[in-house]
Amino acid sequence: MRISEAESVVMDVLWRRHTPQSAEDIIAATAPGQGWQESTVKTLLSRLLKKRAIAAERDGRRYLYRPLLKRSDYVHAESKNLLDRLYGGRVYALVAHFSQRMKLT
Amino acid sequence: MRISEAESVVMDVLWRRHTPQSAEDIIAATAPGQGWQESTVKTLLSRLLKKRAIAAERDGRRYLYRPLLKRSDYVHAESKNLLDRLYGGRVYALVAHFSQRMKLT
DNA sequence: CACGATCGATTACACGTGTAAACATCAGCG
DNA sequence: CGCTGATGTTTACACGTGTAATCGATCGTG
Repeated sequence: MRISEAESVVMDVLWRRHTPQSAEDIIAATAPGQGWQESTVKTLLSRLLKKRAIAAERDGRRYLYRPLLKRSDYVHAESKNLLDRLYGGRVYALVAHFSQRMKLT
Repeated sequence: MRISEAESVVMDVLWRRHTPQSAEDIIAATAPGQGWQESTVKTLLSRLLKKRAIAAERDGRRYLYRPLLKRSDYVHAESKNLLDRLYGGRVYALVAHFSQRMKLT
């Protein structure tokens, strides 16, 4: 199941804070920085739920969300995809690329 | 201008062969491997044209296509994007990730 | 107990993408 | 000179994504 870029911003909050977060928490942590409305975050949460990337457990009136997908798995999948597509799967090719491009930094 | 994954398959042909290629060439080089119809490649070519990622010059009845976007620029943009999003821009973090995951290989 | 605030669920909509068929044009063959 | 085949252009359509408003249920307050 693929996680979109906007969704991954939400995932990041869940990954960083290791305790289950309420929608309110997540909105507070993302919306201002991203220039999102609350509704936007709510949509992302339900899409992530549908994708089973996160789980929600009732906490009284609200839900607390926690990640099901592990960050390291996500990172690996994304990285490997890029590595394969652009560098023929060779890590050193990627490293070489960056060491070239970074010379001027 | 963003290049989609399918589009990048077409770009790859143009990048690999350094001489301008006809649509027929490009179709032959991509369609079978990707399981695409000819129409699909044609669509991708026109989208790439619209995005100005490639240029076409008449060659009698047909067109010959060549890349405008440089592969190294594309690769860099993609890589940097991933690096920033997933590794806080730190190359060594990426390398560390892979050296971990690759241990079993 | 009715009412408003709160929170999640439903609906909305435009745009990019993957995938492809239909259409138009034009050159060469019969 | 009309037809056919090649080639590019237009149109099509479903699905994911970004972005958000509206609806519906429910709880606490007056």
